Amino acid sequence: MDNSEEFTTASERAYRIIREKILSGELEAGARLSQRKMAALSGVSIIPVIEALLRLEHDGLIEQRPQWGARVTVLSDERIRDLCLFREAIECQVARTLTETLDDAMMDVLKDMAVELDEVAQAEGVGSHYWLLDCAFHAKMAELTGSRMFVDAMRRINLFGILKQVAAASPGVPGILPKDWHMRIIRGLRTREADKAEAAIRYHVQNAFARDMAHT
Amino acid sequence: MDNSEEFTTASERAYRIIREKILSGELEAGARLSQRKMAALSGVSIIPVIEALLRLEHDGLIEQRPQWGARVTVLSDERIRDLCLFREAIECQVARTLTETLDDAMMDVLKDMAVELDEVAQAEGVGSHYWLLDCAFHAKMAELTGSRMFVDAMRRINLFGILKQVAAASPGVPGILPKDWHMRIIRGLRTREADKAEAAIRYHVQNAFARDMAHT
DNA sequence: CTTGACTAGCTGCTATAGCAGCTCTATCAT
DNA sequence: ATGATAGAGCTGCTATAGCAGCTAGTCAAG
Repeated sequence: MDNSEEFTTASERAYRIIREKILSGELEAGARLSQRKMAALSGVSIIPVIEALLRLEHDGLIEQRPQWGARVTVLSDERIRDLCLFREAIECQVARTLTETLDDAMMDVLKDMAVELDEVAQAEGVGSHYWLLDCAFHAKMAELTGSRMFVDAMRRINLFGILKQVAAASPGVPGILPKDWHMRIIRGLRTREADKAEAAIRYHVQNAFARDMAHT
Repeated sequence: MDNSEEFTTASERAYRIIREKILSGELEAGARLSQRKMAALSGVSIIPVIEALLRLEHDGLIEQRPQWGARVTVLSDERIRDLCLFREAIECQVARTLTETLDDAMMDVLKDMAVELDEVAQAEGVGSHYWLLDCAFHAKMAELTGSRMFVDAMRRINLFGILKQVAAASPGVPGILPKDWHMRIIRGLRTREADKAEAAIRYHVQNAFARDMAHT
């Protein structure tokens, strides 16, 4: 495996490399990130690292204080609550918006993704394969609203979710989720009523929250 | 007026100076921001400017493309719709959360702010004084949830709102708003029922949206 | 007059070097 | 033995300099 693929810019390379090391757990929660060490790590100079660290801070993966430095975000209960509330806010509004703007073809795209997701959950359980599909599904919903802010917000939510999953490292157990865990969302959207779609996705998000907290 | 006050860091100084020039309209929508010119403008070197531009991009005030540069965000109808949907998402969830966590003392703090806001709207109309208080009110709501992500999201929403207001530059007309325009939100929160509080704030946000679009 | 190439000046981007502050250790004096 | 102090090594931060690419403007050839 060669990590030094050619990216568009050195900042991008530093960002990707450092992010990967955080998401994989190689850089543990609370670990301090020295600019010089990150520069050596990613094979670039300090300036691109500064930019990369800012982007990581925007993503919520690290925290910076002026004149002090950066460290990997510690996933306290408070931060997890934060994330879940934020996710609930975004996803509910996404669902409401989709009831008004989504055409039938796009609805079918979402439905197919939901079906596959539920099948994987039943067959393999909540493992890395499931997480990948889940992220893609929710990202697709955000994308279909046509709103950049929702897409960006969902990207951050998913990144944080991966970090949380790495910290928990729970094994995949098949059949834990209801068989129509994601199809319920589709049915909510198909009513074309904002309140019903919102209720469906809120149920989905809040239960995911409860399950995550139980794992810790 | 001396803009070269001592900030904690050169990046901070550059960020504040450039942001002010954008919010005041001195740097017009669509104007290209050269790193060197911004450096000369704010009296610092290029590196702090790079950092400042990234923060401004995070705020949504500018847009950057790799190997191309930065320009002040153009407030297209699409972007405004984006912002309003995002604001609706955040504020509704903030209201829901507050019905569960807010104690009576904090509720009274919000009420006092709402009362002052409604009085100003009746007396002076929707001018710069009103906007300042309005930003403070909504920021306070976000702050009282105890969620950093909501606070940051609301900060971005308010910044964007200022930019929008500058672009419109509508004169202040007293009495345009209902007399209890913000007190309705407080009444919603006081029911201690998430759905009712959400409905109250959604009505508030959506109507503000409709009014803003009418101005353009 | 048109068209092509070349130059000068802009742009974003990044490597190097060096400043100021902090922390921790090792040495020295009491 | 204990305390203080000097120094070495780290840290974040930023100014300078220089590379590569794009753009426009000019000058010369057809």
